[in-house]
Amino acid sequence: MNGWERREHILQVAAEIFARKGYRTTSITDIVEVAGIGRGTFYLYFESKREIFLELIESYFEGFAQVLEENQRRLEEAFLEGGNALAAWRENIYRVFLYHRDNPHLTSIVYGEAMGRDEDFSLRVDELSRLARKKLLEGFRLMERHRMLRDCDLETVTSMVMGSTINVIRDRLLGRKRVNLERLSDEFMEYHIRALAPRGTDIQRSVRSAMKGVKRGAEGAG
Amino acid sequence: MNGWERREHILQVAAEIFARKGYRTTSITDIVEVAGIGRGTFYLYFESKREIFLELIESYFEGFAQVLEENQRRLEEAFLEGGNALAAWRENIYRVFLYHRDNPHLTSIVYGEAMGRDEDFSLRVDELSRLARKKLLEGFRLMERHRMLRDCDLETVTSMVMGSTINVIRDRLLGRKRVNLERLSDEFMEYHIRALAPRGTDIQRSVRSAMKGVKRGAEGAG
Amino acid sequence: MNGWERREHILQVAAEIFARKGYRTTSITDIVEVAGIGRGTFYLYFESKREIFLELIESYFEGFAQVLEENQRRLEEAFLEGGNALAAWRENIYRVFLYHRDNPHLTSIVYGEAMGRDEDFSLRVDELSRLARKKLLEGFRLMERHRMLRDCDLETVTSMVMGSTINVIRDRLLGRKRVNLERLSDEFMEYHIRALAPRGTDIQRSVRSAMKGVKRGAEGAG
Amino acid sequence: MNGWERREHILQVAAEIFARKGYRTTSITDIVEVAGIGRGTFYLYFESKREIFLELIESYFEGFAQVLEENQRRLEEAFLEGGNALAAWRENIYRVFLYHRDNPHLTSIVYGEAMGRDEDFSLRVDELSRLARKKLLEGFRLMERHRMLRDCDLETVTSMVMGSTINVIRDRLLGRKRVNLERLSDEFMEYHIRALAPRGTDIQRSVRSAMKGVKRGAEGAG
DNA sequence: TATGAATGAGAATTCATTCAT
DNA sequence: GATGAATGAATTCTCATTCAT
Repeated sequence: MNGWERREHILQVAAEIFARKGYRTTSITDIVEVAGIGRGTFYLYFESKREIFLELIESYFEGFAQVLEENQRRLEEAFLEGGNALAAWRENIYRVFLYHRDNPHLTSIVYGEAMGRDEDFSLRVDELSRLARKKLLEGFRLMERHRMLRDCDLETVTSMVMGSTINVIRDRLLGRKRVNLERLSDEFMEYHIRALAPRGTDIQRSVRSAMKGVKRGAEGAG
Repeated sequence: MNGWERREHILQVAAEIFARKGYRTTSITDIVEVAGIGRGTFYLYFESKREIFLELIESYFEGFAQVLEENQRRLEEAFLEGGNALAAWRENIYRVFLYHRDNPHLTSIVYGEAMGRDEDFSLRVDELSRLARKKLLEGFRLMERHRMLRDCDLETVTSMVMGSTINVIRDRLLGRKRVNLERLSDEFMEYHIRALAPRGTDIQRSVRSAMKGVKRGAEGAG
Repeated sequence: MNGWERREHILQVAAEIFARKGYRTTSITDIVEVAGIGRGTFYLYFESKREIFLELIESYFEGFAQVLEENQRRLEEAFLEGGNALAAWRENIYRVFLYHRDNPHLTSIVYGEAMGRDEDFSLRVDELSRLARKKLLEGFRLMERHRMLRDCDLETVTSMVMGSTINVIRDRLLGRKRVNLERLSDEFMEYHIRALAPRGTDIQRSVRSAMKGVKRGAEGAG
Repeated sequence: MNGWERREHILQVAAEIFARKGYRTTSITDIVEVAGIGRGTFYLYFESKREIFLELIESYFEGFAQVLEENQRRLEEAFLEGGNALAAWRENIYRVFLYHRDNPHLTSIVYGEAMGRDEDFSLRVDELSRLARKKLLEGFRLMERHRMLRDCDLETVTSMVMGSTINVIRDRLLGRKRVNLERLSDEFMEYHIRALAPRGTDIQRSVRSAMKGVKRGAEGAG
């Protein structure tokens, strides 16, 4: 195991334990024992317990930001190319769920520790959190500009959609073996499309249109 | 300050600090310093750090359970008396926000510590959490029986609505001085009514009907 | 309950608890709860926990010293009046057992806490202990001068007899409901008379003679 | 200092302090200061204060049990091989004294903490104590079967002999630089042989016979 | 006199971090 | 690089003693 591999190994182990036990309860001993390394070795790769935890958080947000970036691009492209914006949105939702399902430990860490603790890292968490929120809000504004949304307070909507997302991930994704992500995404999208569609929209058609854009065989892709 | 007052004082101080720093990070020293009492005095009123924390959690859920109870009754009565069920629902939402706005510390504590940490009390939190969830689900089932909901997976819906609620409370209620609870409740209700209304519902009318049931002057009641 | 009575009451209660739990483990709370008084009241009658403990110890030694004094006198008188010295000794043994059986708490306290702890009171305990030992040694010297003892090291003999006494009290007296003190005293005396009698003594006769001097009805006197 | 050495060092230091101050009064701080180690280091080698104390107690009884075992064997062999049983007994006494003189701290700890305190370990001490007592009693029964004892209550005798032993150790062995163990053993044996010999025994001869079996040069062996 | 709420020094124990090997 | 023994600051909790009522 070379330097980089070892570092990654420790990160993975730490992620799993932090997710299970939380920051305070997890001890360096826990980590090095599972990682199969000596106490001192840990400090060759990471400055402190705080630092490795922060790195995990950053890595979650980095990955998530990338997903949101792609989502934004996908939406923009759909609009530009006169494509199916709803299908793009449907895909975006799917990608968000996928990301979280594939990174359950990071997810647990962030949403289990994210709320206002005055630990040093809570500031960073809040900062990153606001970043993600901003990206989502931008997506909504884009949709608004294209008359895909009824008139409503986008700030509140963003909160509601984020909350729904997080909670669905928590309740219905994490800790389960097999989840049909496609069906979940459909359910989720239909709910929020109905909630947001402008007056006079033929929602049945919208939903059908959104789903039509999606042709996935077995959903196990992620 | 007599016994009861002092106890309440300590509880309040502890709630504020736990909300800010979380369970592990908060030390008895933190609490007694802010409360202006001696170390030992704390232990005259509470058996342990764990006990006072649990008491705060229980008190949150007790209050919340009561709100949900009343909400359930309000909804049932609306149905029985041929009243305005939507207005009842609108009132319910308002009450939930009100409760959390009036108990911001308890709210922070519970939602900051709720996710699966292997603390002793995470079991209790989960238990109470599931209770609250169950009550909300019952509400939805009642509405479903009265054809107020379109066909959908109530489990997922419950997760989404709870998530929305929590996140709206977190983002838009806590830490703000002045929030227009009425407007927020309206916004929230309209979003979820649209999301859940059966096909063919005249949503404009529903929303107007729901709001008509509410005649509150200045919203500052809580 | 007047002042003196209350003080005595507290002493008794404390003796019982100290005997059961030892000095360190016994708390002022234990004592005042059983005594049915307030915390502060205790300090009206005693300066400190240490002080009441010392007072109990002193009271044990005071009583024991008195027994030893009487024993010494009894022995001297027997010699002076040409009486039955062995019977006097037999009586002395009985009195020692009687004293301890009647003061089980004090006994437990002293022999449970007596050995070299560097608590402040261990000095006092040692001092008093040496006093008792000295008195016993004097008794032996008196017997020696009257040719009742074979040639031996009285210091060691004193240690052995004290040890026997303490251990018999501990093993066979304390914590038992009904003990036949007469029989125990006989057994004890015979053992030590045999051990100490000068060569050529007719021990059978000695023992019989010692016992003859004792005419007690039911032994329950104490 | 390697691991084992350090552990032994801590044990020795702790034994000395426990012996001097008793369990409750001794703090971990006392131990680590004298041992010249950090607070945490103590917990690398021992789980708790209670555990190290128990280990010392166990080690005393283990050593003592071994002595008693050997003594029993020595006595049995003497009987089987038609050897000098009295000399064996004399040797046994010597060995008991030797063991305690060589382990003064353990001795102090056990006999200072032995009496019924409601500490967790008092149960263990009592248990082990009863074991030692049982072994001694067995020795006496063996002697009784071989007609070496007069008719008497062996339970009481056991108490007396144990008490003598303990007290002689306490008064005449512990805390002294130079003790003539041979002479002390002789004195002790003569006392108890006289006390226990059957009627008609020629005690002078017995004592001489017992001592003849012992040929030791300088007594400093232990 | 009597009280008991309040105190704070001191106890055992944990654990992130260092550093000599 | 790798190790893990050593550290000590920090934590929770206890209890003898005080003092205002």
